[in-house]
Amino acid sequence: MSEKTHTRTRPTERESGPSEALRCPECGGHVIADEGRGETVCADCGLVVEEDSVDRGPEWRAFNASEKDQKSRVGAPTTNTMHDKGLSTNIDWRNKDAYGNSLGSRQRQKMQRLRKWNERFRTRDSKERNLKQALGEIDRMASALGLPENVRETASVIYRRALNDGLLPGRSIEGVATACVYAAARMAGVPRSLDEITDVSRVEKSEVARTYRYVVRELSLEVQPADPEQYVPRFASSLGLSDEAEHRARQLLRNAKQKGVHSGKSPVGLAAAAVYAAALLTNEKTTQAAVSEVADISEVTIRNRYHELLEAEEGLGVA
DNA sequence: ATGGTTTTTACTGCGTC
DNA sequence: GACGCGGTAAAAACCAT
Repeated sequence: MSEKTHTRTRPTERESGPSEALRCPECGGHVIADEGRGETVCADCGLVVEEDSVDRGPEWRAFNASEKDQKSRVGAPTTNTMHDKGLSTNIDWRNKDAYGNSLGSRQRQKMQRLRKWNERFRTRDSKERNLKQALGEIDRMASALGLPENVRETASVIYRRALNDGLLPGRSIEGVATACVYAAARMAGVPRSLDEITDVSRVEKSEVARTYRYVVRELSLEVQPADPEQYVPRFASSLGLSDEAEHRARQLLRNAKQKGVHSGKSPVGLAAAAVYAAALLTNEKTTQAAVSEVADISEVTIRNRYHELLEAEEGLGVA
């Protein structure tokens, strides 16, 4: 079921009224708006007349017609209205004008040129569209996960590379975008577990994992295994624990690391256990259930881990 | 596909408020 | 009696081979 049922609609109104028939200052040809790039370019010579215009495309995506109806809050963007405006320009191959008269050689040449450029824009456009959609997804997921700006940037960069290296064919945009977010978060030292990622993504966990491996391998990204300590601040703060407890949790983890207790165990589990243990040590009220909740780790695992952590701590001065 | 390891699920018993 | 905690056994998930 991976056909392209998803309908991408664009508003059709060109910027201001008809009075503003923009002309290219360079060659006098008329200009077209490329909203995907936020630019206004001359159709004849390609000169960028205006940059950084606002993209008025919808912020939502629809995967089928009914969804589109639900989400669409503004006027009906029909194919009728799209056809002569907007992006899908078609240039007839016949060298006739609108009345059926043959074109002069000068005009013919011009049309030839237009066709070529139109084609170029179109292909570039499909890439841009892909990118735009993916970046939208990345943004959505990143904010749902509360990831900072730099992570989004990293994710975007990774996605661009993936796109340029032709890793997309055969994979869903969603999947790759998700994988990029996952990778970026880890590289930035603010990892999110695969489960958390999957919660805000539209694709299966297994696919995210698979795609993630693939992307990392193909782009040879350097992303080292997540450090349990990186999860600590987040867990601690969602449980409302003190800084001291957070610090203790870190200590526990470092100590455990030194003793090599941690190899093979899931970093999230370790972190969760450390947080719980630290709360105990600093006499702060938390339950295993609560930690299990925020960390998305079973209580059993927390129990097992935190015993190991405390064991490893034996013999050290407990302040 | 297989086997070994880790994590989860489900259940049970214990102490405390 | 509900709650937090601990333990266990079996199932599921994961990973390397």
